Amino acid sequence: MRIGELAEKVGTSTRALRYYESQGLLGARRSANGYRDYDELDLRVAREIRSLLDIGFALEETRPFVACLRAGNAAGDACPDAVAVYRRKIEEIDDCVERLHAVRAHLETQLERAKKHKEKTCPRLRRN
Amino acid sequence: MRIGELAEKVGTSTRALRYYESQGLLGARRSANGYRDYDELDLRVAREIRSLLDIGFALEETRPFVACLRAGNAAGDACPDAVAVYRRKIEEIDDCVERLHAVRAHLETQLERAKKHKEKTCPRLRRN
DNA sequence: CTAGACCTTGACGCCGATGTCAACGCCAGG
DNA sequence: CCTGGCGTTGACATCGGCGTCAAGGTCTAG
Repeated sequence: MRIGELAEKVGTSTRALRYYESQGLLGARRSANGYRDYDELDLRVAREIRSLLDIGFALEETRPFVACLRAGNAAGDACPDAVAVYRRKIEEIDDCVERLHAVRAHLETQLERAKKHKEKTCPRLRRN
Repeated sequence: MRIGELAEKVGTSTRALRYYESQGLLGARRSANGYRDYDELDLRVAREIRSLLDIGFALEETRPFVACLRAGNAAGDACPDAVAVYRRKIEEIDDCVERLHAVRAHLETQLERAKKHKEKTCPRLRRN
């Protein structure tokens, strides 16, 4: 299938697909006329990339998943490298949530203060 | 005081301070030689900006706080506009945390799956 | 006088994942 | 043949918050 069709099936733009290719994530055979020609595996790869990106992964982080699919596995997360990325991501999320909670708590505090001293008092925050 | 001193006191760079000025957040009187000359209020404003940025606010979002200080208030969050930003931010944080939790849960699921079917099975995610 | 530490404005670089436009080739239908 | 809808590569634009370099002016100490 050609790039337009793939884009539609995957739910993204042709520009994005070409970008993935430029980053070495999506290979492409060429038809006689020079058009990119994708097969079912490419479709699965593209979908894997999109779903990971949608979740919040960086393009780079999808690489192990792509490699895993290309290696013949039925799922992109069937390989240890990919699983490792899952774990890293979970840690990142935990850290992020922790910081957000801290900030949230801080903001609540500020809200309280702002209410009480309806006009004055000069606090000061900080983090990071 | 001059920009270098202010930067040091606030804990940021002169570049950043000039940037805030370019965005209309930090006014500046000029000495005879053309150097920027800051007073105590500017110091407080700059600190307010920095602390909000450190917490995760966008520069634009600090505007109400700056205006509040400039209006003569002892605290940047003494005005309703600023407080509103606090509230918005808290909501944003809640949304963010919620999504992160969802993703986290999803990732845990994938991890389980990946363990069980040590090699095959093709799932598919999605969000956003 | 000169070095050097400060200041000035202006402008380009960065990061990530595309959007968008340009200028062109390929191919099918009327 | 021509139009229009696909494809191609290339390259610049976007967003935020600066970093960093360039090319100069200012002021102070030695």
